[in-house]
Amino acid sequence: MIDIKKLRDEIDHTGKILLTRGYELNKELFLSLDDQRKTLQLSVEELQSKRKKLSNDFGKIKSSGEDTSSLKIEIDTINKELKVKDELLQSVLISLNDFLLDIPNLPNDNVPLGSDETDNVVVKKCGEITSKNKIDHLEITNDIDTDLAAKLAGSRFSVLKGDIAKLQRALISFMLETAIKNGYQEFYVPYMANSESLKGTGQLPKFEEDLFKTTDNLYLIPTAEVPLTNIHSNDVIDEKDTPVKLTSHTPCFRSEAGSYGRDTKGLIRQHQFEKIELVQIVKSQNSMDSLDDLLSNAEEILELLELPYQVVELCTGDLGFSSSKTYDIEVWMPSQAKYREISSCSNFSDFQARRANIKIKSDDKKELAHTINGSALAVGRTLIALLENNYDGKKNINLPKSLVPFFGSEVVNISN
RNA sequence: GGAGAGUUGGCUGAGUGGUCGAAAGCGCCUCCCUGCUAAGGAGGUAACUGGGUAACUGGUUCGAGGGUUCGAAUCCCUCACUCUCCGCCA
Repeated sequence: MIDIKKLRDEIDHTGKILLTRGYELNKELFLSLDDQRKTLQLSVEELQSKRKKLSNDFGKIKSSGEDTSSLKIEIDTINKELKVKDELLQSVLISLNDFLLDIPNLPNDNVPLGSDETDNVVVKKCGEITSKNKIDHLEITNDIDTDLAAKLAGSRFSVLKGDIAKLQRALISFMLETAIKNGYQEFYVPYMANSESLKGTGQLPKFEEDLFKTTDNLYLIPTAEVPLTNIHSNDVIDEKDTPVKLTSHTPCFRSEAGSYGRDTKGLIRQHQFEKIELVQIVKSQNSMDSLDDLLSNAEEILELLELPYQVVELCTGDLGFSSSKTYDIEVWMPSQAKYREISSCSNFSDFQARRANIKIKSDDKKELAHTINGSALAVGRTLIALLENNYDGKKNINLPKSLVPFFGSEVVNISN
């Protein structure tokens, strides 16, 4: 949620900024709602104040045994008017809140302008593309079985077998250990979240169709960002405890509504995938440094895995709803001969903190925190990048040496 | 699944219809006393939010939502969560 005061005071400027990311601010609607709010609120509060005084008088008069009937009539009149105005006020407040919840975050000043992903900026390329492999992971091994998964659950799921399943487990351990080494505290969290939590991080109310909802009104988490960030919802964090650095491995569940026909083959786009998430909660003045820090933590995984990748800065038009600045990390996928997203690292400024009510206290001053998160990394995509980049054309996948201790061997048996 | 007890300020905890945003204690802050420390004394100390340049001044909040009432922390209903006992279970 953006700052309503800023919206009020700098509405034209804010509208312009929002337009750079493709959001058309309905200025008239906002000004009219806010104006109604002000008028109604003043009048409701005045009536409440009057009633409070008169009700006090009522008590005194009654205890002295005198007649209260005329006073009651007066209070009844106030209550009638109050009821009408308060109901109006509540409905205006709801509309105003809905309006605010729908507005995306403001892009940071230095985010490149652009309308869609073609305007994103490649910041750097790292690692050398050496693989001559052309075939994709499904052809490399039969141990990624999407047919079997279809029998068990449906499309966009997968079953991993044998060494491939073990490799995924090794990647998870490796990534978590790297995060811990970098100062993140590991968490095991619920894989379902309530609507409050999802509202806090910005998935609700606008993107409900992207989520799986359970029969008792919980949602399967689309990312560990949701539980990790909300660990500190409604908290006031002491400055000396910042930066707060959290990590968790979780499965992630996404309905992929609206992505029919995209990446239908293989592990790229699944309803369920494993991810290690990094979250930082920091003071506002440090947040861009923290984003760089978190980005480097994610890049480190790719470096240790010796996978070629590039870092892309998203332009204003391609930013996610809650983000003020995002770097995507894209790994080289030989079978597609292009870079594919494997991590997205974002600074949400105070957008999530305002929704989730996360504050930081320093010298008696309390201010909204800034939240930063990113994947380090999406495990399924890392797995296939590893398979495709390291496939020797015969039957072996040679592992980078940093992964060997976690996998327990240098070669993955792909069994076909 | 069954039975019961709870949820009040930073913390402990009192309050069962008005003078209660709320006793008392702890903690914290300021001052006094003191060579220092300890002890002691005096005072202060909730959050959120509206209006106002400000001084200031309103409102809301006692788990959440609804109801009764002129008036609700207090009475009634619904829900969430916590704890205890029994059962069951990884």
